[in-house]
Amino acid sequence: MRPSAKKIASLLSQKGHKLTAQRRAVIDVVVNSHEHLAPAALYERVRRTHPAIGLVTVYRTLEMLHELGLICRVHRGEKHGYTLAPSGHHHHLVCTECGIVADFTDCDLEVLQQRLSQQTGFKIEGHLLQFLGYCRDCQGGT
Amino acid sequence: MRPSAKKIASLLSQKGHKLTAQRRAVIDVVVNSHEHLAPAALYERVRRTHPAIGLVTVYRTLEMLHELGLICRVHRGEKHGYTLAPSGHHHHLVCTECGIVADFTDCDLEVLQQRLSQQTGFKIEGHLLQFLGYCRDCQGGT
DNA sequence: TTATAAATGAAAAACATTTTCAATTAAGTA
DNA sequence: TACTTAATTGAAAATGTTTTTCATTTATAA
Repeated sequence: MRPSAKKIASLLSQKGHKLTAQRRAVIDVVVNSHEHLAPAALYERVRRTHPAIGLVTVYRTLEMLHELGLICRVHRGEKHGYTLAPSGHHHHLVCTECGIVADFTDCDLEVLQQRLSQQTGFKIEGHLLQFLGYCRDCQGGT
Repeated sequence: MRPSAKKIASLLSQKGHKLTAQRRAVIDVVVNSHEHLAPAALYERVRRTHPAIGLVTVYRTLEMLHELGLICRVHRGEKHGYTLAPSGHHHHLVCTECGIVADFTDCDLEVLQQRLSQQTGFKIEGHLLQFLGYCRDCQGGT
């Protein structure tokens, strides 16, 4: 389930962070974007409604949201960006054309993980899973 | 199967690239490292045997090896690096402590991929899968 | 209100990566 | 073996991204 801007704001508050106009603006952009956005791209969007904001603040806000698990990092070739995190364990399906992100939750990697753990002796703590492709709208032309 | 330095060198040759001492040195380091290495770290190692090499050359060589599919990129938190690519489809199990990489080939994601494709309308072209944890040697200490 | 710690933005610093360009060199050819 | 030439190299500069610093501003609790 995608959290709302209100929900995220109240979580920040609960954790003892101040609710500034800049943070609200960053949260709004993240919530209203279905693509994942690099800090610089997000900054440009936030500036439309909040021209005085600094890029530094965008970085700091993203870092904070990331630490709280409210946004997550998406990989797209050598580039990466952030997107809203739905609650709970999930993964992403990313359109390499437009950057839109679809979430899914059931990855069923436990069996594989257990076997790898036995075979290699690794103590596995987590995994990174992401599918890349073209969304419905980007399949047609160049 | 991990390719040898000789194999990689001959592949470069076949593709019309020149076999310079610098490229051989970079290839040697990659082949002899079981961890994944960031360009800067790789540069430091190459300099031990080849002090005059430039960082730029390391970047260029890595880019070339990556394009030819001979090395691949590994993610470790916000950092990343390169490691030798075994032949064929494979994935990595990465130790977040020492950076060592174990390969595995059977990911069995076809079923999941097919279902996601149907549910979302995405045309899926590939996936990114990686496990993170602690290798046998790094499980004990701090 | 007021006090105060947290947050902000500009500028500088720190890194990582790419581009430019003149000099060097691998590898094919005579 | 000696040439020729296009590919390659390394230094420096340029570019881009992220972090740090610090004086000023501001959200929030008393």
